Amino acid sequence: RRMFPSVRVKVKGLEPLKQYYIAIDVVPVDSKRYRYVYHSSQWMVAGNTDHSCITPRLYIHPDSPCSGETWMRQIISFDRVKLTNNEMDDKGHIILQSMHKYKPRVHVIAQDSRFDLAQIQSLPAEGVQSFSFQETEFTTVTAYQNQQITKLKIDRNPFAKGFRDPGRNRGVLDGLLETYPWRPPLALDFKAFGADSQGGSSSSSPVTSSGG
Amino acid sequence: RRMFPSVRVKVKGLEPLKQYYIAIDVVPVDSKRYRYVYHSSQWMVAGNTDHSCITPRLYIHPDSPCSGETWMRQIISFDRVKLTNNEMDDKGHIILQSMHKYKPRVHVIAQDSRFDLAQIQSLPAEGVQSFSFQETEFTTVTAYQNQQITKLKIDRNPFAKGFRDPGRNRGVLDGLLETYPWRPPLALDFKAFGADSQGGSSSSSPVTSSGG
DNA sequence: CTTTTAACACCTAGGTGTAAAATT
DNA sequence: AATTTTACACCTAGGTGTTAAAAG
Repeated sequence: RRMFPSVRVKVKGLEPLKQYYIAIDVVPVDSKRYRYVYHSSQWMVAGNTDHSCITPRLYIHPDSPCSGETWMRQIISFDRVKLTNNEMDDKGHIILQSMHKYKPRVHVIAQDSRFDLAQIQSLPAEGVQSFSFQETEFTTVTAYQNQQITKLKIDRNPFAKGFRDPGRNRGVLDGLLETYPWRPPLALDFKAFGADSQGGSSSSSPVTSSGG
Repeated sequence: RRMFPSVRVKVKGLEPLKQYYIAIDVVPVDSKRYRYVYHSSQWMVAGNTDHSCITPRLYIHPDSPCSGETWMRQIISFDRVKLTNNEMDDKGHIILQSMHKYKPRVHVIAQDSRFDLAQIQSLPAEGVQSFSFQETEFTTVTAYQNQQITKLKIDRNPFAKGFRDPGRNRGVLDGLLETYPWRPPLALDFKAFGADSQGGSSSSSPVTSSGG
């Protein structure tokens, strides 16, 4: 399924006339398996997993390749990224294990006529800058463990409109959403929902993120 | 609206490892305005138009750029091309005048690192091969003039399924479609619907066309 | 017991010809 | 009278959480 909320970034400092690919991948935060403890409302370590020798799949932004000028003029949204827990996936989706913690990385890749970047499967050795943001860390699930996540998804994702409170006056009745009976639902979780906050691997980062 | 049936081509003779853009545009067949004479079932000249000094818009195939190998391995479909009669269009659609004859052209453009082909608005001076096919000529309309065109669209376009004969057994009742009362409908006409026929500007053409 | 899968109703988003109204 | 525009019902295509069943 799609990642929601999606990763959205702004880029600065590119050469306006140069061509760039921009891509995203998702890497494990640790090698732990987690479980959600409902009565204490937190994720706790539930075991170890071996994440070694798996190269994460790269999702290339569909606007790629594009000039630095154009990239910098718009918000770059990865709202079509799809996640799956199927290790045999053949549709190019990003493969993750459920009940694990992950962090998206955004890569800015300078066009290099020596390589065929049209359908790169892995990152080039040079000409790449990578960024990630602590606030976009998330835990994967196949069924929501947390009512607040469900509420966030229903409120913010246009495709979940059918599950919003049927009351005509939005705002007045928002609180009622909390009274929905809890059931184990479906889809991958995505904890981050920061708004225009700053963070990541570089303190003078030309890339900033915001929740989609 | 979309062009339907769409132009679909196969390409041969490209360099497998070289990068190419493939694009389509639509050029006037003549400078005549036409009207449809219903009782004789044919288009007749109804006046003159000046097509000069308008550069046709280019639609770049969304898979561009792509290696010759990949282009040659698939059928190249232009089924997302959109036509409009709005001369002020700002969505990049191909602008045509209604009641005129046109012919699509397919362009194979070799990647050239000297130019930014990422969002070309016009054809480069070199490194371009162009092809067109007599059987893809069509006449633009805002309302269908010809029952057979309406039938073809309803039968072949999945989005027009709602207008197909409600009879459960397709095939047996096909003939009934002819009994629909004729009314002036909407959308741009597109005469060509050849199936795997050969033609075009070059007798040893590496590009062949088929109706979508 | 926990977690995953699959079918589903309900949405968004947008491509059809239709029919009536508006324009020329 | 001929042509174009607009609103619309009816589709395709696919993204939601829900739910019950299956799997572990």
